Amino acid sequence: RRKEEKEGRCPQAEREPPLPAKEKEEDELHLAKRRKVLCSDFAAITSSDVAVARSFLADNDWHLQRALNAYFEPPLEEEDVEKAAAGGVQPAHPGPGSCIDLTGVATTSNAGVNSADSRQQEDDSSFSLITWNVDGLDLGNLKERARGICSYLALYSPDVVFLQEVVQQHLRLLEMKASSYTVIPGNIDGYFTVIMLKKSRVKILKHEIIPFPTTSMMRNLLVVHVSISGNELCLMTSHLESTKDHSKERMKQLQIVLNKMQKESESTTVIFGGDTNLRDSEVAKLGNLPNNIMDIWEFLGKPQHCRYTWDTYSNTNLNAEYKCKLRFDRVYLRPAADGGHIIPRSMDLIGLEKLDCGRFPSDHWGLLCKFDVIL
Amino acid sequence: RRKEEKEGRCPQAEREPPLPAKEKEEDELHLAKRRKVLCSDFAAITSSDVAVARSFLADNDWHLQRALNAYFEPPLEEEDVEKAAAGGVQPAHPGPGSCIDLTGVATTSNAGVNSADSRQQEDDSSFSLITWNVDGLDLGNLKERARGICSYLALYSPDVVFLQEVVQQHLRLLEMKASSYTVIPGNIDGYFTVIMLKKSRVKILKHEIIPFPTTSMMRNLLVVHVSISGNELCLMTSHLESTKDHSKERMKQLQIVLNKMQKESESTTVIFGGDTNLRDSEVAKLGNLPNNIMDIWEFLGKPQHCRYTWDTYSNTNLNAEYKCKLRFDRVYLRPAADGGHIIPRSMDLIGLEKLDCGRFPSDHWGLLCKFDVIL
DNA sequence: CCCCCGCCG
DNA sequence: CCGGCGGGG
Ligand SMILES: [Mg+2]
Ligand SMILES: [Mg+2]
Repeated sequence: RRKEEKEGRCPQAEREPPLPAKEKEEDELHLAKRRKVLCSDFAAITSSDVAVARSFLADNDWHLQRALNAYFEPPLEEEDVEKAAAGGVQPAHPGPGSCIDLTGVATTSNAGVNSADSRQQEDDSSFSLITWNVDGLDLGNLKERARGICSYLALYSPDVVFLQEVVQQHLRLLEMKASSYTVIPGNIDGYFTVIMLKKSRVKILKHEIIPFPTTSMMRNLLVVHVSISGNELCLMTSHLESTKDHSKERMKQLQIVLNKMQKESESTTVIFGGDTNLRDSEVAKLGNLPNNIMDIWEFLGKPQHCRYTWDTYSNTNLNAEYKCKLRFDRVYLRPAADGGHIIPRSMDLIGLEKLDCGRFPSDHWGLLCKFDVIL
Repeated sequence: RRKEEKEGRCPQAEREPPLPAKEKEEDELHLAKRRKVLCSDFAAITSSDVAVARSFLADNDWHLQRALNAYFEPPLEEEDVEKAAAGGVQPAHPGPGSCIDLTGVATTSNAGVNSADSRQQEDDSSFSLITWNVDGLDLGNLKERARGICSYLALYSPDVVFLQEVVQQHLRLLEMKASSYTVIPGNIDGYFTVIMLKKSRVKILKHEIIPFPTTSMMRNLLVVHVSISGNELCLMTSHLESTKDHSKERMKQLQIVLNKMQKESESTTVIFGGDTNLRDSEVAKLGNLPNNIMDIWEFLGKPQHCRYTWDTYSNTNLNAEYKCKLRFDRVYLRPAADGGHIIPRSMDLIGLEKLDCGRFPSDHWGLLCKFDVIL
């Protein structure tokens, strides 16, 4: 078992090591790349060019939110997600005198610097998905953080969104700001998951809610059957039982998820994404994933830039003294039997920029996952 | 892995099953045996015969403490343990008008009904040991419970005693009531272990305290080198890191104990006994015990009557709603190289009778372990 | 000293 | 939502 397969556990295992000189250099390289991505994103959003983008970003300490606020004046209300998603076209230039409520777009992209361009294409050859635990249980800055989430959805305009820890406040905001999506909640009260489906692209066939019989946290499995560009898909999300203590219940729930994925019709591509709260040892105890189900992060070669979706080293939302990082958020794929219709292409973290309130949209990073669709 | 090897874990595993009819019968048989043992014990303590014993016990609902109080009037102070242990002879009849502070003697004996008789013999052909976590952290009824412990020691008059969770109050009581033993504490402050050695039988060569470098609970390993009837013995006790959460540290400590046991001179018989807080899975993770070290309970064929030493089904000291039983207290033997000098014969639970306060001497049952000594 | 919960940093 | 701790059942 190689080191990179291990988890960033806290006292026992991998604390963040102080960077040796060589890694510091790599870090600077990384910074340069990140700025390129920021420029590209800024340019795409503002319909300006990279030179303009670079100047606004440099003037604003490379905070995309601030740079965009400087570019657009004054604020524009509650429209951006709709616009972005409506026709799948590039977000319209709101014109001078408006401000887009976009929080930030830095990704640790491995999809190239022109992600802003590829995002504009909506054809049948690709498919994108975001899964994100939006931490609705943290009431601090909830509204601003929820807007931040919406801004990221507007930016990436994914075909499918899985959210966890959604509360009513999110639903109301999504109604306004993401009316181009059909929102299917997994529950009504408390906090729950939702699946959002881009109306222009995704045809909903049916949905179902699979209970977890022994959950103590009201968790369940939300399943939607859809068709996208002629492909039959079964989309699932869940927020598996939280905390280390509930390992046993979590493993039961994972087993239910895996069973459900395997029971679906062979002609269907099944995608599960969500906050699994899993530790690798738990998956191992269950005998690892069945052969026909892949962990997309593993399939993509375990890219380190998007490994840890919960990480108190870099995410300060919890004000946590302790340092710990874990790969809680995962995406599983069970391909259709005749194979190769939908192939994972890239995975990136999203939500990496702080909002005006100084906090991130969530204590989890989101995962943006892109697929190639072979017709 | 057979069912009987499993642990009585709580929500996940073996709750106490309702007794089927057949087992109820066995239970009644068991009761009869238990009463025989009580009679035998009563007769031995009072120097009376079984007929007298039976009448006093029957008149007192088979509570040994009450029966003895009825026999002896009024109370005798702080003398019983000394008397019992002093010369290895049968406890002297204190005479009418005195009361022995003996709490109870029910065992789940598999050593036969004449344990009271065998106890009287102090020859070189046998050897006995008690290990007991006396729960000095529970201040409720501590004095009465400590006296209860002393009474059991007086009753069984073992050659060696290992106690855990001893506090100063115990030491003061032991000074008075068990002056026929040399008491070697593993620490001074807080709670700690002690090894007690019957002066008349055990010759102390040296003792040592092995620290557990990473304990967060001040735990250590107390080791005494002695000679008994010409046999060279190394006696060890410890109270390994408590609670499920501290599994990792506990396993480290167990490894230290096992290493220490194996490092002792080949000519020495090594006996470890104590509150290990172990779960079987932890021992398995360490690759099970080394070949030359035996778990005496396993060696004796895993007798069910003395399996669980911590058991909230039958021990109400914790007022615990939850039901759980575990084999925390264990005795390990590493025989001397030329083998066969000291052979485990029996194991029994002790401390099974409630005191006047309605509580047991400890939340743990004690273990009484007898050995045959081959010269 | 079981499990669960809630609080704290 | 980590791990530690303290309280309740
Ligand atoms: Mg959360
Ligand atoms: Mg204890």
